[in-house]
Amino acid sequence: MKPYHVDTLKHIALRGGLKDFVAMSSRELGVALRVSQQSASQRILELVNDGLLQRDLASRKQRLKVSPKGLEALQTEYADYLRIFELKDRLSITGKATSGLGEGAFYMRQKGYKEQFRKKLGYEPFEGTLNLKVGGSELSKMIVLIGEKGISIEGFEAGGRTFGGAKVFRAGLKGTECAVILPIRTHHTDVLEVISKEQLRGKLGITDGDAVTLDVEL
Amino acid sequence: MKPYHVDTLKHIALRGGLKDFVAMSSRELGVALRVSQQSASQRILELVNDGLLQRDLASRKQRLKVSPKGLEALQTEYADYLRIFELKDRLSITGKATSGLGEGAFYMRQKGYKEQFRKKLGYEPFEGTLNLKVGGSELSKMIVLIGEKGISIEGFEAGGRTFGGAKVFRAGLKGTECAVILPIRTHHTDVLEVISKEQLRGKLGITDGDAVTLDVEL
DNA sequence: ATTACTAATCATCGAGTAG
DNA sequence: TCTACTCGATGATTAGTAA
Repeated sequence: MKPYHVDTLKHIALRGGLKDFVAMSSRELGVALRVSQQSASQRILELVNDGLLQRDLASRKQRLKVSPKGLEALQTEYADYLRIFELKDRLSITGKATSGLGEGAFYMRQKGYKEQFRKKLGYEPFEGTLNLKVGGSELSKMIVLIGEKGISIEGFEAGGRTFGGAKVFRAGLKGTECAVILPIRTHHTDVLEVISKEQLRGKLGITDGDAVTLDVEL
Repeated sequence: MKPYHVDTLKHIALRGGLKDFVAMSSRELGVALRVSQQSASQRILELVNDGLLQRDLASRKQRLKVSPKGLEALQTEYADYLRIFELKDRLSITGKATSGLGEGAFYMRQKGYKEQFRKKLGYEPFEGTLNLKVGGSELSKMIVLIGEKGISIEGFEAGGRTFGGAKVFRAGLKGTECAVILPIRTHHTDVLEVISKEQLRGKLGITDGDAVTLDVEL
């Protein structure tokens, strides 16, 4: 991903190209980017080819829209600036409680993980996770989190299956101690898995769809 | 300002180059930027030449620090992403109350401004401004504000002197209606001038050094 | 190990222009 | 008007190497 491609996407996003197709001639884009119409046209072609930009060439003036992949690129860039300017020792992320697929509980039952949690967090978590679906501008904060170190949880093998490594961050949720767990090497996901000594849903009366703010320690 | 120069500065900032000199060889920088050691070296030279980067070449490994001008460039970039991802119809900016030089009052006394305020804001402001000094990460929000349209205040001539144009934004401060006034074409300033029907300092008991949060309408 | 020069290579750019 | 091609000029990158 070349810097000038990010820059090009950024200018399209600034004109509203994140939410909708926006009419934007290659000349206009060129003016915004301080390059010629020809260069702007070429950049558009490259971005479309790389799947970062969608184009509707039906009407006289082309219409552009940042693709999901392009959005990811912009969010990643934004996350860098959040890291530079906003990173403190705490990070609060808001998400909506969702019932996961129950797979979280399966992992939490594994001895290999359980023992590490006891050693590294000081308690054995409840067998089940609270999933928070993160959306909108909060997603960039999540990308920041993904880029942080955290407390390392090693992968292991058990029953002929390999369980991947992960990292956890201590966190607080409405005053209750908990932790976020992220698979190592996850890139763009929008779900946060929260674990705790107790069952969070029950204790705090959280039901699906509730907006919950998590306060993560870094 | 070329995109790859911003990108280079960004990576230096990510390694802590905003606050202090940070040891960083041209090879390391090259790896981070995915370019050769030679290119990284060249980029550093160009950034130093343009006054965006400071360098300490005393010890074996060079040490780099983003200059104030470089910081401005990064803030401007960050402001673009804030615009993309965070811009709603309101923007809250926190600053420290400072006693200005009294020049604000001089401008507020001018008929040419007064009449426009009455017409466009619906009241004639108190002759005096509350200055808020904005620092740290709040500065980027201010750059966002500078980039917004606002309500236009025309420039005029009076007494053989020209008074420049400005723009105002309606705002709220601790529940009291007020407005921010910005000279048109101002670029990087860290002081917000707040006007109101009443004297804000007195009414709200604000004294110099108080942290005050302004809620600006866009 | 550094930084950074020179020279050759390669990518990007813009002028001209076609469709 | 618009998009986008070719192609020569420009500018960025790298390999080799010096200091």
